[in-house]
Amino acid sequence: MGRLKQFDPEAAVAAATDLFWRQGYGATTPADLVGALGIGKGSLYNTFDNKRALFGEALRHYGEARVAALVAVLNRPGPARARLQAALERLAAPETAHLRRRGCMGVNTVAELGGRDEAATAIVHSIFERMERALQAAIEEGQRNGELDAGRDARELASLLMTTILGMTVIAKMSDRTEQLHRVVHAVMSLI
Amino acid sequence: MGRLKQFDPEAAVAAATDLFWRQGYGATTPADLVGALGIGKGSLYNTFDNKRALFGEALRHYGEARVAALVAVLNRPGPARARLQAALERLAAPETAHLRRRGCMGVNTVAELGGRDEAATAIVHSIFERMERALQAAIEEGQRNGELDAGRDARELASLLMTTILGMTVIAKMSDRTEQLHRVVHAVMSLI
DNA sequence: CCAATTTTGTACCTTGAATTCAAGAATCCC
DNA sequence: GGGATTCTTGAATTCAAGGTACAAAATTGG
Repeated sequence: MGRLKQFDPEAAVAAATDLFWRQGYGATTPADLVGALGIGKGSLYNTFDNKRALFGEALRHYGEARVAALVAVLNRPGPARARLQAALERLAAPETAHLRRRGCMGVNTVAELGGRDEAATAIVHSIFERMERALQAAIEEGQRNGELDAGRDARELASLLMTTILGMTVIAKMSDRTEQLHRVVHAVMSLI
Repeated sequence: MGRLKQFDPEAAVAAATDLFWRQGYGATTPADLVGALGIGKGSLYNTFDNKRALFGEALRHYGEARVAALVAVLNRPGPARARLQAALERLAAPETAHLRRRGCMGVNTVAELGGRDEAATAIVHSIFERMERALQAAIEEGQRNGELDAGRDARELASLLMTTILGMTVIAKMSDRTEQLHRVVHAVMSLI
């Protein structure tokens, strides 16, 4: 059967995600990865075909975690409006402060690879789509129980919230201006 | 006095902007630049100190053009609300279709260099700030003449619109879904 | 026209990125 | 335990990025 792996591939993907998220695809070198994953180059290329393939797994890994986190917030008990607000507010919360300057790995990927790597773009697209659907579900729930104006198009509102979230991650990555983020959240929440 | 330059440095910066905008900083090589600017390496490094310096000029060039374009739309005659809508709608308009998949060079730069190149980040920051101020001015105008609810915080609304614009450029770069962009515009314009 | 000065393109250099490979080590099966 | 197999390690390889040096050519003031 041969020698068995001396490391956990899933943990390696998680570590790679961390690096790619912070540095982007192009700026992350195999040497960086070897250092962060704590394995040799041979193991790296033996387990993951190449840098691009590992990046794909990292991006997927990132997406699952982020979508799950958003869904978790949106599924908490309480009024739908508060849950939507919490989903936005999370982007400006103190507990995510250390992540803020990384921006969103999906946005980063689209910005860096958009138009040149359709596969990566497609992964990000599906991440954003799932997030938007989760937002829409919460909005529709709020409309059903009268918290939100049922006359509005839930899909439209979900698109707006998703767009707002994306814009907020850009602002967050640019400089840690928490107040500005809160201002955006307040603006949109007082409108819907 | 010696020989004078055989090319127009401003035109060269414009060409470099085009390249950097499409490919990003890291993915653009000196060879690419030499090809696009139509000059030799000697002239390139003689006129612009290095790749990073040229990128800085390109980013500035981009910012001036974009801010001016936004201000131009916002200063057109007619009701303030229509002008704000036009500013957003422009991002989904047919005449900007060929630019859409490039995304916003500011967003691209923040995504790629944010946290690693404070100077570049600062330039982008100032671009976005000027845009947001222009939006705020138009909003305040709309509030003064009764088109927009004067009870709302204009600064907050401007932040929201700016954030929406940033998010829209991300969506646009990901895939040319014009309808989704229109949906976002409609959503935000029907709320304010 | 001459000298000074600058441009220009090519050739060259250095560094590091991305990947491959050879040799050794661990594992299982018989 | 021997052999087949798969993993690990780190050195070797390849290639291009980013920039420098240089010599030839061109332009201007005097």
